[in-house]
Amino acid sequence: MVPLSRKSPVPPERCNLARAVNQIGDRWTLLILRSALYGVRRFDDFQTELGTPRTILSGRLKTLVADGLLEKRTYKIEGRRPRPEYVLTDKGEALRPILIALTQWGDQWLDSDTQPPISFTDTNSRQAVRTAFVNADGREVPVDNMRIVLRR
Amino acid sequence: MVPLSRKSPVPPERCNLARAVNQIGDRWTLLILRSALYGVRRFDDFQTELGTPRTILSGRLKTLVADGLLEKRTYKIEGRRPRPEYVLTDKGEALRPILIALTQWGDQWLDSDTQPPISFTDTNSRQAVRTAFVNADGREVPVDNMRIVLRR
DNA sequence: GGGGCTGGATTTGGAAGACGAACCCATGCA
DNA sequence: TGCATGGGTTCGTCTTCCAAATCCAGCCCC
Repeated sequence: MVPLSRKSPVPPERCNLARAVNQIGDRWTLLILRSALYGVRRFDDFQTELGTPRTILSGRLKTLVADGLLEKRTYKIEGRRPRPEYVLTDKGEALRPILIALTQWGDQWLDSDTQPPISFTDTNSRQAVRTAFVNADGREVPVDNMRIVLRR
Repeated sequence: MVPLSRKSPVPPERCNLARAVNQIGDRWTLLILRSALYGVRRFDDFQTELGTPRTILSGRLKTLVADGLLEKRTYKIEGRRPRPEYVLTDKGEALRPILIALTQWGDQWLDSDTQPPISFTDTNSRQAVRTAFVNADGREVPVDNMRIVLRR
C-alpha cells in the first residue's frame, strides 16, 4: 500500500498529469476522443453516437482543435457541398494506448462477469495483449522494480 | 491514419471505456486519484493541495468510495480524536499505470521543452521506464502488430 | 431561380451543478 | 470552560449544461 503522504511530490501546477487532466479530463471530451479513435470524424456522427448536446459538442470540438488533439479539415462528397471533419492529430493519436489501457481496466473492474466486447491480440503470437511498464529494450519491468526519480 | 467510420464498433452503452469514463472521467475525480496515488489520504490534504471546493471534494470522495476506488477508514493519532482517511483499493491502485502513462503523454505533448519533474526508472537497469503493450511473456508488442478482436 | 434537403452549427431560456463563505460538530487539551 | 483541530454541511450565487428551436450555406430538382 502507498505510504501516507501529506502532499504530492510534484505540486499540481507543475504536474504534467494534472495538466493532461485539465486538457482532456472531461466526460464529453473523453467520449469524443473515444469515438475519434474508432474513426468517427463528423459532427452528426459524434452527436448521434454519443447523444452529446449539439452546443456542447460544438464547443468541445473547438477546444480539442485549439489544443491540437483534433485537426479540422474539409471533406467533399461528389454532389454534396464541402463539410468539416475532425481528424486525430499525432498528439491525439498518442492517447490511443492510454485509452486502450483504460478499456482493459474497465473490462476487469467494471464488467468482469462477461467477456469484453473488444479485445486486442498480438498478430504474431495471437496472444492477448495487456499494458505494462517496459525498459528501453521492451522488457517488462515489474512495478516493485520501479524507482521514482524527482527533478528540481 | 484511422479510416473513416460512421460509428464505433462498440456502442457507448456496451463499451467499457465509456463506462470507465463515466466513473472517473471528471476533472476533480482524476485530480483526487492523482493525489491518492501519491499517498494523500486526508480531506484537508486533498483540499489544500488541489484547492477543491469542500462541497465538491466531499461529494467526489463519497462517489469514489461508492464506486470502490477508495476505501474510507479511520486513523487515530495519539492524543487526537479518530478521523477518516481515504485509501486506494486494488481497483483504484490498478489505475496507476494508466495515470503514469498519461503523465508521460503530458511530458511529451504538453511540456516537451523542459525536463519532466518526475520520471520512472528500472532499479536493475537504471533505465527509464515507459508503458507499452506486452504479450503474456512480457515482451513488447508494437502497436502496428495489434489486432482488434470483436465479440458478437 | 424558388423551395426543399442536409449537415453543421448558434441562440435561447430553464435546470443542474460548481463554487466560496460561513457555519457546525465532535473530540482532545489547557 | 474555553479553545483548537479536522472534517465536514448549509446557504446563496454564479456558471455551465442542456434541449429545443432556429439559422445558414450550398446543393439538388423542377
